[in-house]
Amino acid sequence: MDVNPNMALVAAIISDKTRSKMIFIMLDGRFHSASELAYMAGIKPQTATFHLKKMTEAQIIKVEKQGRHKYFGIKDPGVASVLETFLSIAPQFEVRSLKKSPRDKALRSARTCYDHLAGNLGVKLVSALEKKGVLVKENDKYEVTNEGIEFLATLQINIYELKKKRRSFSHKCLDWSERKHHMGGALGNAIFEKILEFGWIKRLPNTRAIKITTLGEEHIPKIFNIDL
Amino acid sequence: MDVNPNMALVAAIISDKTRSKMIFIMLDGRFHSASELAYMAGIKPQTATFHLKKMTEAQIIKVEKQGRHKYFGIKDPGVASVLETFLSIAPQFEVRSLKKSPRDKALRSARTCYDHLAGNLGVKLVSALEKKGVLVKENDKYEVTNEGIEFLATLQINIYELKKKRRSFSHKCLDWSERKHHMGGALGNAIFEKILEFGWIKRLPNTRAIKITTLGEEHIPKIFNIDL
DNA sequence: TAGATATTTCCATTATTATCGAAGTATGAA
DNA sequence: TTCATACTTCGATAATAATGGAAATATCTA
Repeated sequence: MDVNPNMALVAAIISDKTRSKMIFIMLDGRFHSASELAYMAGIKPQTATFHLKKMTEAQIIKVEKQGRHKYFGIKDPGVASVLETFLSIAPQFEVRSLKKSPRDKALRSARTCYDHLAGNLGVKLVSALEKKGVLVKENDKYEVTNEGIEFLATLQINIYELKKKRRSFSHKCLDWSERKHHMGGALGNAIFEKILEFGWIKRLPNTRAIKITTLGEEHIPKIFNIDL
Repeated sequence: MDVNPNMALVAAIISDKTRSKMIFIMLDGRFHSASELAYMAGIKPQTATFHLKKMTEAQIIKVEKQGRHKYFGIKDPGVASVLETFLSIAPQFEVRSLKKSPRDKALRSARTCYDHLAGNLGVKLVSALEKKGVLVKENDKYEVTNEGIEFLATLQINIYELKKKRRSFSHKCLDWSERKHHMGGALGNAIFEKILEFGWIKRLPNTRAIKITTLGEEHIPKIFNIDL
């Protein structure tokens, strides 16, 4: 922890039962939307906003905005461990579990996030590209390595052309279903468009959900070294 | 820690400034009377009662009653270390210090506690007897060992006679100045009466204070293996 | 564009909590 | 027995904080 949070303040934050519940939920290490936290803690969205603001000001949690959503998570591992200390001596809370509708489930496996791949597939792809040495994390975006340029060329993606475009090249994008980062920006968009063009995936009508085609089931694991 | 205190509850305790002060005072490891804690925290006795009750219920502190006094202290070393951790990074508190009057000072060095020795001398005597293997702590009282029976006989104290008396034989007695235990009960009384009879100590008029005589300064260190 | 969803702001209400005066109980001292 | 001391209980008050209704803003969807 770089900042020395005031323990009395932290204690005051934790001492509220509703906030304790929310913290407990976020201690799974993932990010959760405001409405999800509200529902699980059994309060109205306005009240959730009230508490989330407090906790953000107290530097206990941080927020990542994603369009009209906001995802909240524990600020850093240091804060988490302090909170764990409190939790380690505390009993469990009853937390309402989210009912996952079938529609929701489909969205989780693969979908578009604006104009790039998200969901389980989006996250898997990015981590596969990191493992292959194609991408390197750098703050809030990804950089392409020299070997990466070659690899992307085999997918008919020209880095230099993409970089000319008037948009972010490859920002990290927090995934609401996986709670991990996938890749947005021009590069994310290019990869999405290409594998769509190759017929490896297709859009499902009236939703952001994506289906992997038979062709895709054949090629994607080979090219990216992942299991689907 | 054997009992599982509730996290939100513990946090709620710490988040109050007055309680933090009181905890801070008790973290010296000693027991403090309710009025002492009230004065040092800058609140009225009623308010202190209110907080002390809360902390006792939260299993953070425990209490030992001593006549009309009550002495409060951190429940156990485990709780103490958790509290230390949280308070160590919190800002310091201004705590009123107790003014010690000369009369008060005299009482601290040696005095009677009802009918037995208390104060520095009382505490020293008991720990010396423990070290010599005369006494063994057992819950809230002391037991006399076989060697102890012999030793006490040299002081003309007959254990078997004492045990016949209709009073507690040797309960532990919390000392308000030393905040450690000395010995009450029939045994504590017998020891007191004997060394008074030997002229090793004498009562000061109109107070509970005790003075060690020249004779006592000669014999007590020798017999009990202590420094005065 | 209109409609749906996610979150926020504003505001009034309710709940919780710390505080202390006044009066009561318990204990020790004279 | 009478008085003083240590602590507690009760009740009123004031400060603080949590809650959600109503309406606004922002973003995505159709």
